[in-house]
Amino acid sequence: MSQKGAGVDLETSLGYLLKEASSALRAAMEEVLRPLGMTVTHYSCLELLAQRPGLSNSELARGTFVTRQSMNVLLQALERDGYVTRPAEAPVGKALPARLTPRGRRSLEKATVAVRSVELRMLAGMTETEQSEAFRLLKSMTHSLHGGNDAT
Amino acid sequence: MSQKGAGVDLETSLGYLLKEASSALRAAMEEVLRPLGMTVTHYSCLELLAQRPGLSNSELARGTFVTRQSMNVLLQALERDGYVTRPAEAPVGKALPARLTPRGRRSLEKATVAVRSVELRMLAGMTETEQSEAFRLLKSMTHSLHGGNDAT
DNA sequence: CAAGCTATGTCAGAATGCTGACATGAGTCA
DNA sequence: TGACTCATGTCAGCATTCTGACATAGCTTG
Repeated sequence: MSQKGAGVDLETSLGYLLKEASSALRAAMEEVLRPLGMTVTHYSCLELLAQRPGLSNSELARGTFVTRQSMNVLLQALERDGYVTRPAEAPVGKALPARLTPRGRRSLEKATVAVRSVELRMLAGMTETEQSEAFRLLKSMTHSLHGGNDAT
Repeated sequence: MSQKGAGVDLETSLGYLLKEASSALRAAMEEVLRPLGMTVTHYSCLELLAQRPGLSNSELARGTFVTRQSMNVLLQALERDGYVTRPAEAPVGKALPARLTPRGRRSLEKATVAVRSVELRMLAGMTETEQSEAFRLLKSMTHSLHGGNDAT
């Protein structure tokens, strides 16, 4: 129904396409993570922590694109369930460096395999050169949006 | 702080970059739409309706990447505030075709200008060719994620 | 024609994320 | 040293979106 007025302007908007691609990626990730009882933000937090041990709550929030308040409730849950640990006292300042527990690492391993399969599917049909080009173009868009006026 | 372990693997993940770009775009749109008292979903709904008059609630939901339940509450608010109209009875089936009111059209006009400026900023520094390439690559990613195995 | 399937609109409750606010620790500067 | 600014962790309340559920309309199929 209503397929009459197809292809107007949304079809030519990179912004719309970006949202569409991002939405598809998120949906695909949710699909493979659900059997593992894990959400996308949940996974993102663990992955970030695996690659950069000792990140603080605020840093994790920035890395996963949520507020530090949202990350805080997630971290408390992850800590309560034994996936991450944080010292009772801050070694410096107020920032509490978080680290994965062995349990968190095990849980992440399975999730990483699942998510990697999604990323591979997304890249299917793209040559190495095209992937590099996509990488470069996405970087350019992000940079231009972040207050930057000139892009490389 | 913790800038030590920079550039691990997240920096090479197209999925992460896609989320980063999408997040930056959304933030930029929120920033320019806030002075107009409009949210991103709000705007997306109006824009979609302007380009394809008569779309139903479910169709609008798919076009804006939210559930039809979420779109329903938004549509009811927009209808209550006089931005869109829907017939009391469905002309066919259960789908209620929605249309912009003059007020909705006026409201959209200002928003469109604001959003276009964001999109232009995002495309700054990209040549026509690069934009076409970004377009093609995003399409490929989305298509591959939607169950498709082969990409053009 | 009847049964089944799909899509739609809608209501209600739950989950998730965000804004506002406050106190604290560290660096800056006069 | 003291005032100022900034970043952080955290609590509370609010907003938005999602999941679950139900009734209905139209199409399909035997």
